[in-house]
Formats: sequence, C-alpha cells, structure tokens
Amino acid sequence: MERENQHGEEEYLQYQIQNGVCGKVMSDEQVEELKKQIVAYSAISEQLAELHKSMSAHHDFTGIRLGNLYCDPISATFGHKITARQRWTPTPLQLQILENIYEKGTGTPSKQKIKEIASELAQHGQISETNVYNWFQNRRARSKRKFQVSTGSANAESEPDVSTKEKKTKPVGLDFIDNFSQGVESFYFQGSESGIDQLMGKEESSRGYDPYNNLVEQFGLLG
Amino acid sequence: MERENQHGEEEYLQYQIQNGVCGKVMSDEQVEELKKQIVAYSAISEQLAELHKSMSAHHDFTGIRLGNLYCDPISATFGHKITARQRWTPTPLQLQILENIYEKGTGTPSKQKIKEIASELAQHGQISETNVYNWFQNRRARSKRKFQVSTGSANAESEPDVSTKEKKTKPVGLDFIDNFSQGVESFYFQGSESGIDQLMGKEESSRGYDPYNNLVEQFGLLG
DNA sequence: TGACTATGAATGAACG
DNA sequence: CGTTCATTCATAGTCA
Repeated sequence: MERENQHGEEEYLQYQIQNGVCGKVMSDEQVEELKKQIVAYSAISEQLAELHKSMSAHHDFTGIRLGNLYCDPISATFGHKITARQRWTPTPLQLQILENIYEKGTGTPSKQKIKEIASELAQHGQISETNVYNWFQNRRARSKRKFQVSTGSANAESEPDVSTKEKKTKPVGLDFIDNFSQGVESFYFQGSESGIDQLMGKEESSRGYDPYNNLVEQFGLLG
Repeated sequence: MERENQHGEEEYLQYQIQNGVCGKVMSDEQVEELKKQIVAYSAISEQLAELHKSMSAHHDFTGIRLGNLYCDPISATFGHKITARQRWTPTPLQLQILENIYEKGTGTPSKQKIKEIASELAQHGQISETNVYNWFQNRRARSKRKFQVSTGSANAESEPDVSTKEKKTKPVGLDFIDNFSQGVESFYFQGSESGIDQLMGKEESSRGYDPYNNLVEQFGLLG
C-alpha cells in the first residue's frame, strides 16, 4: 500500500510528535489502517474458530521440500515470504565424523571445539556451529535416556512425579489451550468468568464479552 | 451498560464527537484499549491455531503420562489433548509483556522488579517469580550467545537463502503484519516502521518462530 | 495418504 | 553469569 501523502503530512508529523509524548492524535488514514488491522485479526479469529469447528480433514501444507531448499506454498499464493523452518540434515559423512568425535569421549564439546568441528564439517556440506552444538546436545541426551530406559527404570509406573529428579520444579500446570475448545465465543481463561475481557485487561465488560462486538461498538469499526 | 467513568468522560466524549466527524483524536485509554484488543486477537488467533494444530495433527497423545500434575476438567467437551507441562510456558501475553520489559528495561532483573513483574503476569496465567527470573536470565544469555555464535566461524558456505536467516533464532519481526497484507496492507503510522509492533508496545518480536506467521501459513487465512 | 519414528531445534530450569 | 541438562516442539523420512 502506498503512503497517503495527499492527505497531508501535517497529520503524520503531528502524530510523531504526539507519539513521543502521549501519542493521541492520529490521522484518518492511520485510524483507518488501525481499523483494518483489527478487523483482520477478528476475521482471522473467526475463521480459525470456524475452521476449528468444522474440524474437517484439513492438512497442513507446510511446503514443498526441494532437497535442502524450501519452497513455501503461500508464497505462490500470496507472493509472500518464506518463513518455514528448514532444519539441517547431516550428510552421512558429517554424521560419521560427529559420531567419531562423540565416541572419542570428551562428552564436553566445548565452544572452541564446536567451532573447529563446525568448520571442518563445513567442508562436507552446509552446517553451522549451532547445528553441531545441538547435535551433541541431543546425542548425549538421547543416548542417556535410552540407557536409563533400557535399565531398571522400566518400573516407576506409579507416576513418580515428584520423587524422581524434581528438586524444586514448579508445579505449573496451566495450558489454557483447553479453554479454547469452544472457539472464540467462549474464550474463558483459566475458568475465570471474565473471559476475554479479563484477558484484555478490561475492567468493565459492560459492552459485551465478545471482543469483536466490543471492538465494533467502541470504535465503530466495520462501519 | 455502564459508562466508563473511570476513564474520564471528557475523553470519551471527545472521541465520540470526533468519531462522528472524522474520528481522529483518541485518548490514551482508548489507544490502550486498542492495544489490548489487538493483543487479545493475536493471542486468540495463536491459541486457536495451536488448538487446531494439536487436534488435526497426527499426534496421538497417548494418554497422560504425567499423571497427577494436570487433569483437565473441561476436556470432556471436546476430548482434545491434555498436555500437562512440567515446566512453565509463557502465554503469548506474558511473553509479550516480558519482551517489553526486557527491551525497555535496564536489562536489570532486580529482585524487587521480579516480584512486580511476576504479580502482573500472574493475571494472565500461572507464573512464579522464579519463572520470571529464569526467563530474564535465559533471554540475556541467549541473545548474547547468538552473537558470539554467529560471528567468526568459517561457515562461508553459500547457505541457501532460508537457512541463512539467523543461524539460530528469531526470524520474526513485524513480519506477521505482512501476512495480513491481503486485506489490510501494512499498518504504518509513519510510512516507515512502527507498525503494529509499536502500537502494541512491541519493539521486537522474540519468539523463535512466530505463531502468527505460522497461522497464516498453515491456514492460508485472508486468502 | 495418514500415521509413525528419528532427530534437529527451542527453551525453561538447574548447575558451578 | 555462562554453560549444560531436560523436556518438548516441529519436521523429514518412511512404512503400511
């Protein structure tokens, strides 16, 4: 979208100044944009809710792998950026080397080592220090886990939650995703009765509990 | 329906009038309200996406292996996953707040501050002071390591675009705004930066991979 | 094609 | 504080 210069830069400037102080004045365009933005969000929420409700067999189209490259499907549709995560995959050779190093002992990679290893492996393919670091981390962690599983720990079925290795781990146990089961319209947080309003830090939920309505009513959006 | 007296009728009226005319002037409260709205929608969208994903995903949540820690009472409604977490996971909102503090703050956790922050975040979900403390510790440590890792290193490979992004983390930014471009276009106050991030008081998105992007990518919303 | 499995990566928590 | 551990998430590859 182009800048709406024609509507006067005065307002822009005005906003900038105000912004530094208390940011109160917005140009029509700005307000307009804001509206759109919010509407977009509400639209997304709705669609998601809808999607969720119908809950049909929608498969995530994460993209098409082209070897090591990644081609985002959206970009084709929207002509938009690619943000999907592409993860490193060690070549057999790299893996071999890593294994060797791992075996040699020194369960401690050491940052300096990492660098060396990384640059060495780089000759056999793309790799970064982080990759190496992660690899060792995972390697050790998993071999350890496997070990402990294969040994006598195969018991502990009585949910040894606290007894195991918890020194002072926080109990936590939130996961309010569960509260979304109904979709947006019943967005209750932690069983609280205030729902979305609380989430949004609203004290007075007078104008309705639904953010969408709230929004429309308060700011006359969509109007 | 009650009026928001606590916010000052002056400003409210002012807005109404303005709204009728050209809707330009907004009070701090109103702006604040907008921020919250957007944040709320962000959160909702993300959570819905999450929910949807977890339900449509092939994961088969083989029962509850964590036993007593978490027992969801409402899951009966939908029979979706029950994911007990042993460790704290910040909600989008909490994360948002934390990020803000991290950015603008002196970067100094400070015992007293921690307490305050914790109690504030507690309003958005389960959290403890330790969580906050740890978060800051990790945040700093990792952002630091990010530098030291991404420097030097003979990782001179041509690195096929995507993988180069950042060596390790944070692709984000206000990227997700772009995803709404279809109907919204960029939300710019000044034509340059300070998009929605500013509105939301968010200088830098921090999560390793942002849910909003993911959201749009996965569901092709607003298409 | 949908589910499973192996594993790279992210991150809260703990340690020295 | 910097480093390491432990747990969990996401994805690539594969099998039925």
